[in-house]
Amino acid sequence: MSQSTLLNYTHSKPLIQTVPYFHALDDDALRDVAQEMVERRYQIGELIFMEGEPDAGLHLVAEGHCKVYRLSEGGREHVLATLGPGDSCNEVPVVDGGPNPANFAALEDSTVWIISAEALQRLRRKHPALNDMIIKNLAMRCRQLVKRVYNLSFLSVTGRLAAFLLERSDEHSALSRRTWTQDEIAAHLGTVREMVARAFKELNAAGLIVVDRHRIEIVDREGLAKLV
Amino acid sequence: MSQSTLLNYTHSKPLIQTVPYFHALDDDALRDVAQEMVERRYQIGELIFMEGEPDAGLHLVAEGHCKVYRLSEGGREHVLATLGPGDSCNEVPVVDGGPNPANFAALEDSTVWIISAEALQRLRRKHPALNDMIIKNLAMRCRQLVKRVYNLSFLSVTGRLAAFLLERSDEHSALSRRTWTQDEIAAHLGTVREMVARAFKELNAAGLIVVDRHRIEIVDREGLAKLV
DNA sequence: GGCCCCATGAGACAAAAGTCACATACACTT
DNA sequence: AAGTGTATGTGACTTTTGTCTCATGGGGCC
Repeated sequence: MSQSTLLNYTHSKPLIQTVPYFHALDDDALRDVAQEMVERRYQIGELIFMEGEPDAGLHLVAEGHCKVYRLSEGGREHVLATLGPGDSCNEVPVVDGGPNPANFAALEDSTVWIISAEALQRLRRKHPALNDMIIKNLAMRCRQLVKRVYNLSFLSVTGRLAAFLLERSDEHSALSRRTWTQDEIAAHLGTVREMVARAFKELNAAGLIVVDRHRIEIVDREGLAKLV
Repeated sequence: MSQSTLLNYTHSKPLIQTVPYFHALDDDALRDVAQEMVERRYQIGELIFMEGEPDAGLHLVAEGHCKVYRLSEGGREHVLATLGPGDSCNEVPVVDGGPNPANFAALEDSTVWIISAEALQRLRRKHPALNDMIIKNLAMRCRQLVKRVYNLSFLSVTGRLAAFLLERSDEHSALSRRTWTQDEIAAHLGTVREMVARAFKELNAAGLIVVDRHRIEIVDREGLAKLV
């Protein structure tokens, strides 16, 4: 288990104000928030909290990357989101008191800030601007989820891969972040590795992408967009 | 197009306070909300608003039933939710300013109350209790959507039908609300009518349900639960 | 260089889902 | 009572997805 350290203001403030999540907060609010935050470090692969367990608090990724995911009976994994610095998760149980809706684990050695539901409750009362942030964030998550339902229900694996590639590529170019394995992509698309391999082959054969030794280059954005 | 009528306080108050959505509001807030609500009536089958269009405002179903749904290229329909009296939808664009995430249409002749984003913005500032309601509602929607992603990605059609039946049946008994056609159920499960027919046959053969002339009786709740 | 691990490519097969076609049953109208 | 339109039951077939298995290949480590 990771040890927890209470942050003091001077520690966290420089970092905290870089988080888009807290952009709308004034210094006063920022200081109060920082005082309620607990910092924890997790090693690569480590489980941060589990679905079904009582509310683990609001989590903010400070460093590293983590994944939000669910597991099937058969042990298959569906990754709902990959979070990087500045991204948050688990606001749902924090505001409705229910259990965590998904698992959360570190993909790399990561630093995470945690605010308990009770602390957030207090902070919200004192700084109503926090309400807006929570609302914005929940709305964003809803949009993501609606899109995912659409993809799962209407698109083939190839179509979902096309959407995946378009989403995480800056104009014309290759994939950002570290390289993704086909297994990881499969977990994002709700399928298995072999299907991802076939879908890559298909997009390649159709001339929409070029796979140059593990570097994926998008050749035809419009063509990909037609598949989603 | 339906005509719109501005509600006055005496009209809407008796109705408005029955809506769970507004339970936490005091009389003062309730009156303000009522004054911003516009009532519209829609006929069976009528489209209320469309996905992709600019924010249509917060919608509250007062009478009748409506569906929130998306359509595929091929014209297949996926129903995200069926709403009855007291249920709300479209808070996402209202709070983030984006387009409507889905279509909304009347399943029966229905009465709907609408609050524009601007009005809600004003109301939220004046009555912070509204923030809590919006947050609770968005959180609930997130949970529903996460569950749906899980079902789509991990469960067979039979499993999804089992989950569907369990969700909308009170203890031991038959389906509530009006009767569902297999087409409607298919649209909820993200599949086609024929698959629903086969899934019913399978659950029937397994002794988990009994289909008695369009009335579906759940015989073995635990058995169904094992499929989800 | 040689070795090993892990990611990928790929074929054969099985299972699930979707499509098409048509028969049947039922509810409501006339 | 007959007729019509819609909902349902069902079989044959295609397509898509998933499983299993093994070959290939590159990167890092000794």
